[in-house]
Amino acid sequence: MSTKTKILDAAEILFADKGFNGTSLREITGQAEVNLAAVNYHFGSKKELIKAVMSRYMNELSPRLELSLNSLCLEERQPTLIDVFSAFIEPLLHLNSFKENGTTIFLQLLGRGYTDSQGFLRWFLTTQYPGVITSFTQAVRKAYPELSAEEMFWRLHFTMGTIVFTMSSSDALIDIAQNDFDRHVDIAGVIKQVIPYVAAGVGAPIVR
Amino acid sequence: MSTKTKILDAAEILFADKGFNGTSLREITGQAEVNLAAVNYHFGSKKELIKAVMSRYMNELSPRLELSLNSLCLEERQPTLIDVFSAFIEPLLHLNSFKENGTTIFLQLLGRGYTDSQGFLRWFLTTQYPGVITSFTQAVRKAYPELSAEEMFWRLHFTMGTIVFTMSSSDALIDIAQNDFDRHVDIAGVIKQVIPYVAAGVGAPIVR
DNA sequence: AGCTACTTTAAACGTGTGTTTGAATTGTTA
DNA sequence: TAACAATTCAAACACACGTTTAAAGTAGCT
Repeated sequence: MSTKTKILDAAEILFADKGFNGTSLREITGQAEVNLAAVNYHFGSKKELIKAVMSRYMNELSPRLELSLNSLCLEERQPTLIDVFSAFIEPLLHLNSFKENGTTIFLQLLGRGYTDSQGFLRWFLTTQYPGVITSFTQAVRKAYPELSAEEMFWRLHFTMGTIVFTMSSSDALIDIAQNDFDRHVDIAGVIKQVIPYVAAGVGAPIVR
Repeated sequence: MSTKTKILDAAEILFADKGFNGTSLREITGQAEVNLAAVNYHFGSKKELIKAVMSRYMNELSPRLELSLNSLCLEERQPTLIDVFSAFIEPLLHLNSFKENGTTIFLQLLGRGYTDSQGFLRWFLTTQYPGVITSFTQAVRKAYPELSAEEMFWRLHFTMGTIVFTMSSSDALIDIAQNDFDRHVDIAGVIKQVIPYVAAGVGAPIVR
């Protein structure tokens, strides 16, 4: 396996677990069993490494996600919000066949990126992958056309928060749930729980 | 004003803005115009300072919040979930008279605490202020008794995520909203938007 | 083999971090 | 005023960080 790949593989797990700021290059190169200087040689800087880690997942996810969301808009009938959010399931879970625990890792990375590093990752994602966002908002608009642009703006950010926050601490939450309720829980189970929640939230009656 | 207070005042703003890991003691003491060593002298360590910052707010908030939630449980009639979440409004906005922008600062701190520092703040809050959590779950149970303990567990964490994530980036979101929709938005406005969302989310039909 | 380009390596650099130290200063009590 | 405790202060400590450097090693090609 190439040094570049070894670094990416080690970095994504550590980043997901301890955040971008909380992970040092020495930890990453130690885990990857490569020399410390390899990161700066292959990626230029830590910031560029972070981008590379995120891009590897986004390039895998975004085409499938856009396809899935756009197909909703092409259908004749009006989709429900459950349909819209369910469109995320297959593309997200596909990351598991792309990489072991890929879904969890990616969602945790997303959570880290939105709170670490003063939102530079938000800028990176919205500018580098704008197609996903427009596909998503169009699907929501078709499912709930009464929602004004401003209300949609807020509700989509609330949804982002729900997903991202839940997933960034999903390991801890799954542990608690397994102990308290004595049954197996995995990331797919969490996704199935969260969909009715966010669908109902976005579909809440309009306040006036 | 005492050195201790000057440190707390400077620290909470910097912590809210840049996170706990992202803020150095030198920034804090510089802003507070006190000597660097004062933090370790008065608080012992940076970790203890973080606890002190959070405690100052929690001690102001938690009695009012518990009172507000418990009064719902004492009423005869069954509260709606809107009632339950609206019970947060007055105690939260009261932080603004306790301190300038207190509501925003506190909610941002809460958001930081849940993602920074690998969840030690989650442990701190749940062990030091368990009354708030039990009052809250009892109120939700009264409003929606059909919800199983497990479903409630997940939905309350989703709600926590919605609130905490939204507020930790509320400054950026409010800026975007003001530009895009050309109208004034403040923290009270965001709270009014988020309540129907989380109420509908928690109140979503049960999946089987 | 010899040349070239790429990659790896150990070591150091400069900077920033939380914390500690011991002397100087201030405040309090007798 | 004298003695004592509490606080402030500048300086240093030990360590971890991201990055850079220059030498050593490796591969492919003529």
